[in-house]
Amino acid sequence: MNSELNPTAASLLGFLHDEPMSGWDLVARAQQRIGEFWSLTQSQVYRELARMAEDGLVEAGEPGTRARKVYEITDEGRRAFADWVSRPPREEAIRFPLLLVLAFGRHVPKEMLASYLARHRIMHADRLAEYQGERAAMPPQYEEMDPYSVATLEFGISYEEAVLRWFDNLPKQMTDPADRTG
Amino acid sequence: MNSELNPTAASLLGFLHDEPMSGWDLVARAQQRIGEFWSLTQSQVYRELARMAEDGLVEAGEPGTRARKVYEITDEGRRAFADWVSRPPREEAIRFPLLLVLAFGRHVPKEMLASYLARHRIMHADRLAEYQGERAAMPPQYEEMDPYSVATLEFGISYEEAVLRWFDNLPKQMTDPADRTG
DNA sequence: TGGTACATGTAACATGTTACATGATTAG
DNA sequence: CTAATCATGTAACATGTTACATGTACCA
Repeated sequence: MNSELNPTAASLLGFLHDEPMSGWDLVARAQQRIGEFWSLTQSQVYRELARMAEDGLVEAGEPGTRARKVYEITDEGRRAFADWVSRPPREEAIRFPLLLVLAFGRHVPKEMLASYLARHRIMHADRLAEYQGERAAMPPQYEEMDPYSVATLEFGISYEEAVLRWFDNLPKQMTDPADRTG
Repeated sequence: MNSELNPTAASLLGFLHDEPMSGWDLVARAQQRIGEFWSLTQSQVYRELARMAEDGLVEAGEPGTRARKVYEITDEGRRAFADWVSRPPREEAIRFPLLLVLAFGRHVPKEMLASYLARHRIMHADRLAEYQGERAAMPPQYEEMDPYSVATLEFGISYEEAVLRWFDNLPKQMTDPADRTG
């Protein structure tokens, strides 16, 4: 019953502090607001919501149109969230398959590795541009209104900048194996 | 039988390209060489080794001292590794609980959040120092010998530098909530 | 002889992923 | 009327985590 909340469930409760939402809404909001550093899938969200409803942390309101179930956080849910918050967060976990391949680069065809690097570099450049766009779109008073969203977005920007710089400093033989100039 | 390798299993095969090793050795080596961007636990390693042995991707040699089982990669294992390598790597997944708490900072006691930030900043500073130490300890010719290890280590350095810079640019109210100067 | 590091593994469980099933509503 | 989007959910499976059980070898 009073089992500890996992971070995914906790984040759902976090969003429900603002307003009641459906599972669908929560997926969308989570992907937009925390997707950068915390991924979750639809089926996870429905599973956690069902569990939390059982445990009394959320309550489904009247089913709306389209069997839409809007969940509301309960007092017990707020308590559970506060408990979760009061436990020091763990270190981050990064799982970066590209780096795994790179680490074993000796056993990987050079052209293949180069193509992976090129592809991922583009994805990161795109992401950086996206974050910078979001940052630029924020009204100036936003910084005081919600400094936390600004801070997490800025993490994304710092991170993507670092990744791009790293890509650009890789030895040329890795990114351009065919090139024999220099 | 010919089910696709997961990245964790693939990395074990990667290490076994160099020399036969026991599960214990593999855990240690993985933590040292890829732990920065790919985490794995002991029990996972033993499970994957057992599975791969069943599938003929590795073979246990004579049990040595202390029931030590040394696994060797087979030709089929090399093939499986090559197949894994030939599938384009996915995007990275970052799971950063501190940022999750920060994202919901509005619902977190300020002092608590500040203490989390302080603690994590230290951990990242330590990690950066560690990576820089490793980098400095590399002999100059290493870069040509094994540019891949250098590249992954440099990823770690870039990443930690970015994280530290981000910490240091956070608004002072977040990191120093008691401070009312300025 | 006692503690630490080595070494393998199982069990139980939690979480994450993928695929699928079902159907309502809306916009064109 | 039809395609896209909204919406909820289950099933099956893969992976990751934690805790525990068992015992050996080395070193002080």
